[in-house]
Amino acid sequence: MTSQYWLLKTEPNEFSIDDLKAKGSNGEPWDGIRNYQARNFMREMAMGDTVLIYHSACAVPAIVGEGKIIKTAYDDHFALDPKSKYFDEKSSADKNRWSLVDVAFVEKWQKPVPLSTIKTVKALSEMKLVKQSRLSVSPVTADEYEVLITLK
DNA sequence: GCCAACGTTGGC
DNA sequence: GCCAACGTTGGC
Repeated sequence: MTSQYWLLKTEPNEFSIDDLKAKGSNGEPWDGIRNYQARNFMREMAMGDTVLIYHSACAVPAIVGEGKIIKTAYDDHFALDPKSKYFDEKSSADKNRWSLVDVAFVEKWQKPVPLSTIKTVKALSEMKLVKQSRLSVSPVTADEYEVLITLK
């Protein structure tokens, strides 16, 4: 199967694309996903899939660059750690509700593509980012990806 | 900081 | 299984 495309939201105050870059080839576990739809998309991700990194809850919400999947879905150990802010009392070692994938930095776009621009492009009007604004992990079609990289 | 959208929880 | 109450996300 050919590589797929996804969009991952992150708040730059918490973890920005520069933070991802600083992690280098080891990448970073994409933690804190506590939404079933988002989790299910993470479980579909394959090695080498491209992820678009999106900065949300900031001055200019925008797609700011690209990463890739370097480890497919595995149990989210943060859900089992009472000291973690992502602790989930309803998860246990043999019944963990949540998953993580590891993401590594690929490229920071020279020009971010703001949500305000995306909203004006007809070919991007069906993006989950636009239609389901609160979803933090979502699929991007190959066609949408091709359009997006012309805007960067 | 406001508020719309919407996912989750829990009583019944 | 319905639905009200509540909490969170995230654009503006």
